[in-house]
Amino acid sequence: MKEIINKYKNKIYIFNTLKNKKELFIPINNNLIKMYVCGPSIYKKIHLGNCRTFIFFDIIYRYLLHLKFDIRYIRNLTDYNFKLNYNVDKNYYIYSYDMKKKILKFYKILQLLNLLKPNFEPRVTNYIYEQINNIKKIIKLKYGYNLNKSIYFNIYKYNKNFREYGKILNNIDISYNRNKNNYYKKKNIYDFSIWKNYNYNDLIRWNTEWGKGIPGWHIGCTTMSNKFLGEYFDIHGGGIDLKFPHHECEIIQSNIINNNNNNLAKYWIHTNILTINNKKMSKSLNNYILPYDIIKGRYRITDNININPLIIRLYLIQTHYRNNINFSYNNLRKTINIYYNLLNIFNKIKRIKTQNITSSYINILEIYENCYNSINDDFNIPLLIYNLNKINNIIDECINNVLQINKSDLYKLNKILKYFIIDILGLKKEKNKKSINIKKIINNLLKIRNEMRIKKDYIYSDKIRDIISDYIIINDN
RNA sequence: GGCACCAUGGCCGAGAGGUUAGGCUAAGGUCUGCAAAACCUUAUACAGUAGUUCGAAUCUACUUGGUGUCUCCA
Repeated sequence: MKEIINKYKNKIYIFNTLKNKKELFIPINNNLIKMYVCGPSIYKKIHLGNCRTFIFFDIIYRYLLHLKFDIRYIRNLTDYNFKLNYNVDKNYYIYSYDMKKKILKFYKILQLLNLLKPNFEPRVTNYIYEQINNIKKIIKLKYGYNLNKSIYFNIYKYNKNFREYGKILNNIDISYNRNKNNYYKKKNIYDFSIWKNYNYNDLIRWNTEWGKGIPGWHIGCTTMSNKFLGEYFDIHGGGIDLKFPHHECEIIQSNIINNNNNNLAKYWIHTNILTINNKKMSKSLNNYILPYDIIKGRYRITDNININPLIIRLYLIQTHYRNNINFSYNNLRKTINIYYNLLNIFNKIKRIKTQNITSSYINILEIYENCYNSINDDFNIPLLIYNLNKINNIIDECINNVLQINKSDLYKLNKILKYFIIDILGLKKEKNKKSINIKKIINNLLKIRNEMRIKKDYIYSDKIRDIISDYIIINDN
Protein backbone atom coordinates (compact mmCIF):
# COMPACT_ATOMS: atom_id res chain seq x y z
CA MET A 1 0.00 0.00 0.00
CA LYS A 2 2.84 2.35 0.84
CA GLU A 3 4.09 2.06 -2.71
CA ILE A 4 0.74 3.04 -4.14
CA ILE A 5 0.42 6.04 -1.86
CA ASN A 6 3.91 7.22 -2.71
CA LYS A 7 3.16 6.77 -6.36
CA TYR A 8 0.15 9.07 -6.28
CA LYS A 9 1.07 11.63 -3.67
CA ASN A 10 3.46 13.29 -6.09
CA LYS A 11 0.90 13.52 -8.87
CA ILE A 12 -1.79 15.82 -7.51
CA TYR A 13 -2.87 18.57 -9.86
CA ILE A 14 -4.71 21.59 -8.51
CA PHE A 15 -6.41 24.41 -10.38
CA ASN A 16 -4.64 27.32 -8.75
CA THR A 17 -6.88 30.39 -8.91
CA LEU A 18 -3.86 32.53 -8.16
CA LYS A 19 -2.57 31.76 -11.64
CA ASN A 20 -5.77 30.53 -13.25
CA LYS A 21 -4.29 27.26 -14.36
CA LYS A 22 -3.89 23.68 -13.29
CA GLU A 23 -0.57 23.05 -11.58
CA LEU A 24 1.31 20.12 -10.12
CA PHE A 25 1.00 20.28 -6.35
CA ILE A 26 4.39 20.50 -4.67
CA PRO A 27 4.18 21.19 -0.92
CA ILE A 28 6.47 23.88 0.43
CA ASN A 29 7.90 21.59 3.10
CA ASN A 30 8.06 18.06 1.71
CA ASN A 31 5.51 16.05 3.65
CA LEU A 32 3.97 18.88 5.65
CA ILE A 33 0.88 20.56 4.23
CA LYS A 34 -0.69 23.65 5.73
CA MET A 35 -4.21 24.52 4.69
CA TYR A 36 -6.42 27.44 5.68
CA VAL A 37 -10.10 27.65 4.77
CA CYS A 38 -12.34 30.63 5.40
CA GLY A 39 -15.11 29.53 7.67
CA PRO A 40 -18.58 30.98 8.09
CA SER A 41 -19.80 34.23 9.53
CA ILE A 42 -21.89 33.18 12.46
CA TYR A 43 -25.01 35.25 12.19
CA LYS A 44 -27.48 32.99 10.45
CA LYS A 45 -27.65 29.23 10.18
CA ILE A 46 -25.43 27.75 7.51
CA HIS A 47 -27.21 26.74 4.34
CA LEU A 48 -26.48 24.22 1.59
CA GLY A 49 -24.19 26.60 -0.26
CA ASN A 50 -21.97 27.06 2.77
CA CYS A 51 -21.92 23.32 3.32
CA ARG A 52 -20.74 22.70 -0.21
CA THR A 53 -17.47 24.51 0.40
CA PHE A 54 -16.80 22.92 3.76
CA ILE A 55 -17.59 19.43 2.48
CA PHE A 56 -15.30 19.87 -0.50
CA PHE A 57 -12.37 20.93 1.66
CA ASP A 58 -13.17 18.08 4.02
CA ILE A 59 -12.58 15.73 1.09
CA ILE A 60 -9.25 17.37 0.31
CA TYR A 61 -8.36 17.02 3.98
CA ARG A 62 -9.40 13.36 4.03
CA TYR A 63 -7.51 12.63 0.84
CA LEU A 64 -4.30 14.24 2.07
CA LEU A 65 -4.63 12.29 5.30
CA HIS A 66 -5.12 9.13 3.26
CA LEU A 67 -1.91 9.88 1.38
CA LYS A 68 -0.18 10.07 4.77
CA PHE A 69 0.72 13.71 4.51
CA ASP A 70 1.36 15.53 7.74
CA ILE A 71 -1.38 18.12 7.47
CA ARG A 72 -2.34 21.17 9.47
CA TYR A 73 -5.85 22.29 8.66
CA ILE A 74 -7.26 25.53 10.05
CA ARG A 75 -10.80 26.80 9.49
CA ASN A 76 -11.82 29.99 11.21
CA LEU A 77 -15.09 31.22 12.66
CA THR A 78 -16.04 34.84 12.09
CA ASP A 79 -17.96 35.34 15.29
CA TYR A 80 -18.64 39.01 14.97
CA ASN A 81 -20.80 40.65 12.35
CA PHE A 82 -22.63 43.94 12.03
CA LYS A 83 -25.70 42.06 10.94
CA LEU A 84 -26.03 40.50 14.35
CA ASN A 85 -27.82 43.58 15.59
CA TYR A 86 -26.59 43.27 19.09
CA ASN A 87 -26.54 46.68 20.63
CA VAL A 88 -25.65 48.28 23.90
CA ASP A 89 -29.10 47.65 25.28
CA LYS A 90 -28.45 43.96 25.21
CA ASN A 91 -26.44 42.21 27.80
CA TYR A 92 -23.02 41.01 26.76
CA TYR A 93 -23.68 37.63 28.33
CA ILE A 94 -26.77 37.14 26.21
CA TYR A 95 -24.67 37.86 23.15
CA SER A 96 -21.96 35.49 24.20
CA TYR A 97 -24.46 32.75 25.05
CA ASP A 98 -26.25 33.17 21.72
CA MET A 99 -22.97 33.01 19.85
CA LYS A 100 -21.96 29.84 21.62
CA LYS A 101 -25.30 28.26 20.76
CA LYS A 102 -24.99 29.26 17.11
CA ILE A 103 -21.50 27.81 16.88
CA LEU A 104 -22.61 24.53 18.45
CA LYS A 105 -25.40 24.29 15.89
CA PHE A 106 -22.89 24.84 13.14
CA TYR A 107 -20.74 22.02 14.51
CA LYS A 108 -23.78 19.78 14.79
CA ILE A 109 -24.64 20.19 11.11
CA LEU A 110 -21.08 19.52 10.02
CA GLN A 111 -21.03 16.46 12.22
CA LEU A 112 -24.22 15.15 10.62
CA LEU A 113 -22.65 15.68 7.22
CA ASN A 114 -19.69 13.62 8.45
CA LEU A 115 -17.02 16.28 8.27
CA LEU A 116 -13.79 15.70 10.12
CA LYS A 117 -12.75 18.33 12.61
CA PRO A 118 -9.99 20.63 11.37
CA ASN A 119 -6.93 20.76 13.59
CA PHE A 120 -8.06 24.08 14.96
CA GLU A 121 -10.99 26.45 14.51
CA PRO A 122 -9.96 29.88 15.77
CA ARG A 123 -12.62 32.47 16.57
CA VAL A 124 -11.84 35.92 15.24
CA THR A 125 -12.69 37.68 18.49
CA ASN A 126 -10.07 35.68 20.36
CA TYR A 127 -7.26 37.20 18.29
CA ILE A 128 -8.05 40.90 18.42
CA TYR A 129 -4.73 41.73 20.03
CA GLU A 130 -2.81 40.13 17.18
CA GLN A 131 -4.98 41.90 14.63
CA ILE A 132 -4.36 45.27 16.26
CA ASN A 133 -0.64 44.56 16.17
CA ASN A 134 -0.83 43.85 12.46
CA ILE A 135 -2.79 47.04 11.87
CA LYS A 136 -0.09 48.92 13.79
CA LYS A 137 2.52 47.42 11.48
CA ILE A 138 0.58 48.52 8.41
CA ILE A 139 0.24 52.03 9.80
CA LYS A 140 3.93 52.13 10.67
CA LEU A 141 4.85 51.19 7.12
CA LYS A 142 2.53 53.97 5.97
CA TYR A 143 0.16 51.67 4.12
CA GLY A 144 -2.62 52.50 6.53
CA TYR A 145 -4.13 55.91 7.21
CA ASN A 146 -6.63 57.20 9.72
CA LEU A 147 -9.87 58.68 8.50
CA ASN A 148 -12.56 59.51 11.02
CA LYS A 149 -11.03 57.07 13.50
CA SER A 150 -11.21 54.22 10.99
CA ILE A 151 -8.05 52.87 9.44
CA TYR A 152 -7.93 52.35 5.67
CA PHE A 153 -5.46 50.50 3.52
CA ASN A 154 -3.76 52.68 0.95
CA ILE A 155 -4.24 50.97 -2.42
CA TYR A 156 -2.54 53.73 -4.40
CA LYS A 157 0.71 53.16 -2.53
CA TYR A 158 0.38 49.41 -2.84
CA ASN A 159 -0.07 49.61 -6.61
CA LYS A 160 3.03 51.77 -6.81
CA ASN A 161 5.28 49.52 -4.76
CA PHE A 162 4.00 45.98 -5.20
CA ARG A 163 1.63 45.03 -7.91
CA GLU A 164 -1.77 46.08 -9.02
CA TYR A 165 -4.71 45.60 -6.71
CA GLY A 166 -7.46 43.54 -8.29
CA LYS A 167 -5.09 41.68 -10.61
CA ILE A 168 -3.85 39.06 -8.18
CA LEU A 169 -6.83 36.76 -7.95
CA ASN A 170 -9.72 38.04 -9.94
CA ASN A 171 -8.01 40.04 -12.60
CA ILE A 172 -10.89 42.47 -12.38
CA ASP A 173 -11.12 45.55 -14.47
CA ILE A 174 -11.36 48.11 -11.73
CA SER A 175 -12.34 50.85 -14.12
CA TYR A 176 -15.67 49.21 -14.90
CA ASN A 177 -19.00 49.49 -13.20
CA ARG A 178 -17.83 50.82 -9.94
CA ASN A 179 -19.59 53.39 -7.88
CA LYS A 180 -17.24 56.31 -8.15
CA ASN A 181 -18.92 58.36 -5.45
CA ASN A 182 -16.41 58.57 -2.71
CA TYR A 183 -18.59 59.13 0.27
CA TYR A 184 -15.96 58.49 2.86
CA LYS A 185 -13.33 60.68 1.22
CA LYS A 186 -11.00 57.74 1.03
CA LYS A 187 -7.80 58.41 -0.90
CA ASN A 188 -8.77 55.73 -3.43
CA ILE A 189 -12.19 54.15 -3.91
CA TYR A 190 -10.63 50.71 -3.50
CA ASP A 191 -9.10 51.53 -0.14
CA PHE A 192 -10.64 49.10 2.31
CA SER A 193 -11.00 49.40 6.05
CA ILE A 194 -8.69 47.41 8.26
CA TRP A 195 -10.21 48.96 11.37
CA LYS A 196 -13.72 50.27 11.74
CA ASN A 197 -14.67 53.04 14.12
CA TYR A 198 -17.47 51.83 16.37
CA ASN A 199 -21.07 52.81 16.04
CA TYR A 200 -22.69 54.07 19.17
CA ASN A 201 -24.98 51.06 19.09
CA ASP A 202 -22.31 48.43 18.76
CA LEU A 203 -22.10 46.22 21.79
CA ILE A 204 -18.67 44.89 21.00
CA ARG A 205 -15.66 47.11 20.54
CA TRP A 206 -12.02 47.19 21.50
CA ASN A 207 -9.72 49.96 22.64
CA THR A 208 -6.72 51.07 20.63
CA GLU A 209 -4.48 54.09 20.55
CA TRP A 210 -6.51 55.49 17.66
CA GLY A 211 -9.89 54.88 19.23
CA LYS A 212 -12.54 52.30 19.95
CA GLY A 213 -13.82 50.01 17.24
CA ILE A 214 -13.55 46.60 15.58
CA PRO A 215 -11.08 45.11 13.11
CA GLY A 216 -11.95 44.99 9.42
CA TRP A 217 -13.14 41.71 7.98
CA HIS A 218 -10.05 40.90 5.94
CA ILE A 219 -7.43 41.47 8.62
CA GLY A 220 -8.89 38.65 10.72
CA CYS A 221 -8.09 35.95 8.21
CA THR A 222 -4.65 37.34 7.40
CA THR A 223 -3.82 37.43 11.08
CA MET A 224 -5.10 33.99 11.98
CA SER A 225 -3.58 32.24 8.98
CA ASN A 226 -0.25 33.92 9.71
CA LYS A 227 -0.45 33.06 13.38
CA PHE A 228 -1.21 29.38 12.94
CA LEU A 229 0.40 28.55 9.63
CA GLY A 230 3.12 31.12 9.15
CA GLU A 231 3.55 33.83 6.58
CA TYR A 232 3.57 31.43 3.63
CA PHE A 233 1.62 28.19 3.50
CA ASP A 234 0.38 25.64 0.97
CA ILE A 235 -3.37 25.90 0.41
CA HIS A 236 -5.82 28.70 1.02
CA GLY A 237 -9.42 27.88 0.24
CA GLY A 238 -12.90 29.29 0.32
CA GLY A 239 -15.98 30.00 -1.73
CA ILE A 240 -15.51 31.78 -5.02
CA ASP A 241 -17.49 34.71 -3.72
CA LEU A 242 -14.65 35.40 -1.30
CA LYS A 243 -12.12 35.63 -4.10
CA PHE A 244 -12.68 39.30 -4.44
CA PRO A 245 -12.34 41.43 -2.44
CA HIS A 246 -11.79 39.29 0.68
CA HIS A 247 -8.91 37.13 -0.48
CA GLU A 248 -7.38 39.86 -2.58
CA CYS A 249 -7.23 42.03 0.54
CA GLU A 250 -5.86 39.18 2.65
CA ILE A 251 -3.01 38.78 0.21
CA ILE A 252 -2.22 42.46 0.06
CA GLN A 253 -2.17 42.80 3.83
CA SER A 254 0.04 39.76 4.21
CA ASN A 255 2.50 41.00 1.59
CA ILE A 256 2.86 44.28 3.46
CA ILE A 257 2.93 42.88 7.00
CA ASN A 258 5.51 40.24 6.13
CA ASN A 259 7.31 42.39 3.58
CA ASN A 260 7.29 39.69 0.94
CA ASN A 261 5.76 38.86 -2.40
CA ASN A 262 4.43 35.46 -1.48
CA ASN A 263 0.71 36.21 -1.81
CA LEU A 264 0.06 34.34 1.44
CA ALA A 265 -0.45 30.85 0.02
CA LYS A 266 1.10 28.85 -2.79
CA TYR A 267 -2.20 27.36 -4.04
CA TRP A 268 -5.57 29.08 -3.89
CA ILE A 269 -8.67 26.94 -4.34
CA HIS A 270 -12.14 28.38 -4.80
CA THR A 271 -15.35 26.39 -4.86
CA ASN A 272 -18.13 27.53 -7.12
CA ILE A 273 -21.48 28.61 -5.80
CA LEU A 274 -24.79 26.86 -5.36
CA THR A 275 -27.72 28.47 -7.10
CA ILE A 276 -31.42 27.97 -6.73
CA ASN A 277 -33.66 28.95 -9.63
CA ASN A 278 -30.47 30.27 -11.18
CA LYS A 279 -29.98 32.77 -8.38
CA LYS A 280 -27.19 32.47 -5.90
CA MET A 281 -28.23 30.87 -2.64
CA SER A 282 -27.25 33.37 0.00
CA LYS A 283 -28.12 34.61 3.40
CA SER A 284 -28.77 38.09 2.13
CA LEU A 285 -31.13 37.02 -0.67
CA ASN A 286 -33.05 34.89 1.81
CA ASN A 287 -33.46 32.10 -0.72
CA TYR A 288 -31.42 29.60 1.20
CA ILE A 289 -32.20 26.01 2.13
CA LEU A 290 -31.00 24.60 5.42
CA PRO A 291 -29.56 21.09 5.48
CA TYR A 292 -31.33 20.41 8.74
CA ASP A 293 -34.72 21.08 7.14
CA ILE A 294 -33.99 18.54 4.42
CA ILE A 295 -32.76 15.98 6.94
CA LYS A 296 -35.90 16.41 9.02
CA GLY A 297 -38.08 16.00 5.96
CA ARG A 298 -39.52 19.51 5.97
CA TYR A 299 -39.29 19.65 2.19
CA ARG A 300 -40.72 16.18 1.71
CA ILE A 301 -38.31 14.88 -0.85
CA THR A 302 -39.38 11.28 -0.48
CA ASP A 303 -42.07 9.32 1.26
CA ASN A 304 -39.61 8.47 3.97
CA ILE A 305 -39.68 11.24 6.47
CA ASN A 306 -36.00 11.48 7.30
CA ILE A 307 -33.29 11.91 4.72
CA ASN A 308 -29.88 10.51 5.44
CA PRO A 309 -27.61 13.60 5.75
CA LEU A 310 -24.94 11.84 3.77
CA ILE A 311 -27.20 11.96 0.73
CA ILE A 312 -26.89 15.73 0.93
CA ARG A 313 -23.14 15.29 1.21
CA LEU A 314 -23.08 13.13 -1.91
CA TYR A 315 -25.39 15.51 -3.74
CA LEU A 316 -23.03 18.40 -3.13
CA ILE A 317 -19.88 16.56 -4.21
CA GLN A 318 -21.16 14.83 -7.31
CA THR A 319 -20.74 18.03 -9.28
CA HIS A 320 -17.19 19.21 -9.85
CA TYR A 321 -16.28 21.92 -7.37
CA ARG A 322 -15.55 24.50 -10.06
CA ASN A 323 -18.99 24.12 -11.65
CA ASN A 324 -21.94 25.71 -10.07
CA ILE A 325 -24.79 23.52 -8.87
CA ASN A 326 -28.31 24.63 -9.58
CA PHE A 327 -30.19 23.09 -6.70
CA SER A 328 -33.26 21.03 -7.45
CA TYR A 329 -35.23 18.62 -5.30
CA ASN A 330 -35.49 16.32 -8.26
CA ASN A 331 -31.74 15.85 -8.43
CA LEU A 332 -31.45 15.51 -4.71
CA ARG A 333 -34.06 12.78 -4.88
CA LYS A 334 -32.06 10.99 -7.56
CA THR A 335 -28.98 11.13 -5.39
CA ILE A 336 -30.74 8.79 -2.97
CA ASN A 337 -30.45 5.99 -5.53
CA ILE A 338 -26.87 6.85 -6.36
CA TYR A 339 -26.06 6.79 -2.65
CA TYR A 340 -27.58 3.40 -1.97
CA ASN A 341 -26.08 1.95 -5.13
CA LEU A 342 -22.65 3.03 -3.97
CA LEU A 343 -23.03 1.67 -0.46
CA ASN A 344 -24.67 -1.49 -1.65
CA ILE A 345 -21.40 -2.45 -3.29
CA PHE A 346 -20.19 -3.57 0.13
CA ASN A 347 -23.10 -5.97 0.49
CA LYS A 348 -22.72 -7.22 -3.05
CA ILE A 349 -19.03 -7.89 -2.76
CA LYS A 350 -19.73 -10.39 0.01
CA ARG A 351 -21.70 -12.49 -2.44
CA ILE A 352 -18.77 -13.02 -4.78
CA LYS A 353 -17.37 -16.54 -4.84
CA THR A 354 -13.64 -16.41 -5.36
CA GLN A 355 -11.94 -18.78 -7.76
CA ASN A 356 -8.74 -20.60 -7.18
CA ILE A 357 -6.87 -19.03 -10.06
CA THR A 358 -3.49 -17.38 -10.18
CA SER A 359 -4.50 -14.37 -12.20
CA SER A 360 -7.96 -12.83 -12.26
CA TYR A 361 -9.66 -11.45 -15.31
CA ILE A 362 -9.73 -8.16 -13.52
CA ASN A 363 -7.06 -5.54 -13.86
CA ILE A 364 -6.79 -4.31 -10.30
CA LEU A 365 -3.91 -2.01 -11.09
CA GLU A 366 -5.97 -0.24 -13.70
CA ILE A 367 -8.82 0.24 -11.23
CA TYR A 368 -6.46 1.77 -8.67
CA GLU A 369 -4.99 3.93 -11.36
CA ASN A 370 -8.39 5.21 -12.48
CA CYS A 371 -9.55 6.07 -8.98
CA TYR A 372 -6.38 7.83 -7.88
CA ASN A 373 -5.94 9.62 -11.18
CA SER A 374 -9.45 11.02 -11.10
CA ILE A 375 -9.07 12.53 -7.65
CA ASN A 376 -5.54 13.68 -8.47
CA ASP A 377 -6.84 15.58 -11.47
CA ASP A 378 -8.00 18.67 -9.61
CA PHE A 379 -10.12 16.62 -7.21
CA ASN A 380 -12.44 15.32 -9.88
CA ILE A 381 -15.00 13.66 -7.62
CA PRO A 382 -17.63 13.14 -10.37
CA LEU A 383 -15.07 11.15 -12.32
CA LEU A 384 -14.16 9.20 -9.21
CA ILE A 385 -17.82 8.31 -8.65
CA TYR A 386 -18.01 7.22 -12.27
CA ASN A 387 -15.02 4.94 -11.74
CA LEU A 388 -16.52 3.54 -8.54
CA ASN A 389 -19.66 2.70 -10.48
CA LYS A 390 -17.49 0.89 -12.98
CA ILE A 391 -16.26 -1.27 -10.10
CA ASN A 392 -19.89 -1.86 -9.27
CA ASN A 393 -20.40 -3.26 -12.75
CA ILE A 394 -17.37 -5.48 -12.41
CA ILE A 395 -18.73 -6.83 -9.14
CA ASP A 396 -22.05 -7.59 -10.81
CA GLU A 397 -20.19 -9.57 -13.43
CA CYS A 398 -18.27 -11.45 -10.76
CA ILE A 399 -21.49 -12.36 -8.98
CA ASN A 400 -22.93 -13.63 -12.24
CA ASN A 401 -19.75 -15.58 -12.94
CA VAL A 402 -19.12 -13.67 -16.12
CA LEU A 403 -15.81 -12.63 -14.61
CA GLN A 404 -13.67 -14.66 -12.28
CA ILE A 405 -11.68 -13.25 -9.41
CA ASN A 406 -9.24 -14.73 -6.92
CA LYS A 407 -9.01 -14.09 -3.22
CA SER A 408 -6.19 -11.58 -3.22
CA ASP A 409 -7.77 -9.45 -5.93
CA LEU A 410 -11.10 -9.46 -4.13
CA TYR A 411 -9.31 -8.26 -1.03
CA LYS A 412 -7.72 -5.43 -3.00
CA LEU A 413 -11.05 -4.50 -4.55
CA ASN A 414 -12.63 -4.35 -1.11
CA LYS A 415 -9.81 -2.16 0.10
CA ILE A 416 -10.05 0.40 -2.64
CA LEU A 417 -13.79 0.69 -2.16
CA LYS A 418 -13.30 1.28 1.53
CA TYR A 419 -10.60 3.88 0.90
CA PHE A 420 -12.58 5.89 -1.57
CA ILE A 421 -16.20 5.53 -0.50
CA ILE A 422 -15.79 5.49 3.27
CA ASP A 423 -12.47 7.20 4.00
CA ILE A 424 -12.30 9.85 1.31
CA LEU A 425 -15.84 10.57 0.14
CA GLY A 426 -16.90 10.22 3.76
CA LEU A 427 -20.03 8.16 3.15
CA LYS A 428 -21.18 5.54 5.62
CA LYS A 429 -24.15 3.43 6.45
CA GLU A 430 -26.21 4.71 9.32
CA LYS A 431 -28.72 2.82 11.33
CA ASN A 432 -31.63 4.95 12.39
CA LYS A 433 -33.33 3.40 15.37
CA LYS A 434 -36.43 5.52 15.08
CA SER A 435 -37.11 4.51 11.52
CA ILE A 436 -36.75 0.85 12.44
CA ASN A 437 -39.53 1.21 14.99
CA ILE A 438 -41.78 2.90 12.46
CA LYS A 439 -41.04 0.10 10.06
CA LYS A 440 -42.20 -2.48 12.59
CA ILE A 441 -45.49 -0.68 13.16
CA ILE A 442 -46.11 -0.30 9.46
CA ASN A 443 -45.33 -3.95 8.84
CA ASN A 444 -47.86 -5.00 11.43
CA LEU A 445 -50.50 -2.73 9.93
CA LEU A 446 -49.75 -4.23 6.54
CA LYS A 447 -50.31 -7.73 7.91
CA ILE A 448 -53.73 -6.74 9.25
CA ARG A 449 -54.61 -5.10 5.96
CA ASN A 450 -53.69 -8.20 3.99
CA GLU A 451 -55.89 -10.36 6.21
CA MET A 452 -58.79 -7.97 5.60
CA ARG A 453 -58.22 -8.04 1.90
CA ILE A 454 -58.34 -11.81 1.90
CA LYS A 455 -61.70 -11.51 3.65
CA LYS A 456 -62.64 -8.87 1.01
CA ASP A 457 -63.18 -6.23 3.68
CA TYR A 458 -62.08 -3.47 1.30
CA ILE A 459 -63.53 -0.54 3.20
CA TYR A 460 -61.20 -0.90 6.16
CA SER A 461 -58.26 -2.22 4.23
CA ASP A 462 -58.35 0.90 2.06
CA LYS A 463 -58.52 3.05 5.15
CA ILE A 464 -55.35 1.48 6.47
CA ARG A 465 -53.75 2.00 3.10
CA ASP A 466 -54.61 5.70 3.22
CA ILE A 467 -53.10 6.08 6.66
CA ILE A 468 -49.82 4.39 5.94
CA SER A 469 -49.46 5.74 2.42
CA ASP A 470 -47.83 8.78 3.99
CA TYR A 471 -44.86 6.60 4.84
CA ILE A 472 -44.63 3.93 2.19
CA ILE A 473 -45.95 3.12 -1.25
CA ILE A 474 -48.17 0.07 -1.39
CA ASN A 475 -47.85 -2.23 -4.32
CA ASP A 476 -50.51 -4.88 -4.21
CA ASN A 477 -48.97 -6.93 -6.96
C1' G B 1 -15.68 45.36 -19.92
C1' G B 2 -12.50 41.53 -16.86
C1' C B 3 -12.74 36.63 -14.85
C1' A B 4 -15.13 31.89 -14.30
C1' C B 5 -18.67 28.22 -15.62
C1' C B 6 -22.37 26.09 -18.84
C1' A B 7 -24.96 24.52 -23.72
C1' U B 8 -27.16 16.66 -24.80
C1' G B 9 -34.83 14.96 -26.80
C1' G B 10 -41.08 18.09 -24.44
C1' C B 11 -38.34 18.30 -19.31
C1' C B 12 -34.19 16.59 -15.92
C1' G B 13 -29.61 14.43 -16.57
C1' A B 14 -25.00 10.57 -17.34
C1' G B 15 -20.96 10.59 -20.59
C1' A B 16 -13.95 11.86 -19.57
C1' G B 17 -11.65 9.29 -27.87
C1' G B 18 -14.76 3.54 -29.92
C1' U B 19 -23.05 1.41 -31.11
C1' U B 20 -25.64 8.80 -27.27
C1' A B 21 -26.87 5.68 -19.87
C1' G B 22 -30.91 6.49 -16.91
C1' G B 23 -35.22 9.07 -15.14
C1' C B 24 -39.71 12.15 -15.78
C1' U B 25 -43.47 12.96 -19.47
C1' A B 26 -46.56 11.07 -23.70
C1' A B 27 -48.98 6.90 -26.56
C1' G B 28 -50.27 1.64 -26.53
C1' G B 29 -50.32 -2.91 -23.71
C1' U B 30 -49.89 -6.61 -19.34
C1' C B 31 -51.83 -6.93 -14.46
C1' U B 32 -56.16 -5.59 -11.16
C1' G B 33 -62.07 -5.44 -6.14
C1' C B 34 -60.88 0.10 -6.85
C1' A B 35 -56.59 3.06 -6.86
C1' A B 36 -51.56 3.50 -7.10
C1' A B 37 -47.29 1.16 -8.44
C1' A B 38 -44.61 -2.21 -11.30
C1' C B 39 -43.39 -4.42 -15.92
C1' C B 40 -43.30 -4.59 -21.51
C1' U B 41 -43.41 -1.88 -26.28
C1' U B 42 -42.95 2.84 -28.93
C1' A B 43 -41.33 8.15 -29.69
C1' U B 44 -37.84 12.33 -30.10
C1' A B 45 -31.39 15.15 -28.72
C1' C B 46 -25.21 16.17 -28.51
C1' A B 47 -25.87 25.09 -29.89
C1' G B 48 -23.08 26.46 -34.70
C1' U B 49 -18.60 26.46 -37.91
C1' A B 50 -13.81 24.77 -38.87
C1' G B 51 -9.63 21.70 -37.31
C1' U B 52 -6.89 17.20 -34.98
C1' U B 53 -8.09 11.75 -35.55
C1' C B 54 -9.20 5.57 -38.80
C1' G B 55 -13.10 7.45 -35.41
C1' A B 56 -15.34 13.56 -31.70
C1' A B 57 -20.95 14.82 -27.40
C1' U B 58 -15.87 14.18 -25.49
C1' C B 59 -9.67 17.33 -27.65
C1' U B 60 -8.34 22.47 -30.15
C1' A B 61 -9.84 27.27 -32.26
C1' C B 62 -13.51 30.61 -33.35
C1' U B 63 -18.81 32.09 -33.27
C1' U B 64 -23.58 32.31 -30.92
C1' G B 65 -26.53 31.99 -26.62
C1' G B 66 -27.05 31.51 -21.20
C1' U B 67 -25.52 31.87 -15.94
C1' G B 68 -22.54 33.55 -11.97
C1' U B 69 -19.08 37.14 -10.11
C1' C B 70 -16.69 42.01 -9.86
C1' U B 71 -21.30 45.23 -3.10
C1' C B 72 -21.93 41.94 2.93
C1' C B 73 -21.31 36.54 1.33
C1' A B 74 -18.95 29.68 1.60
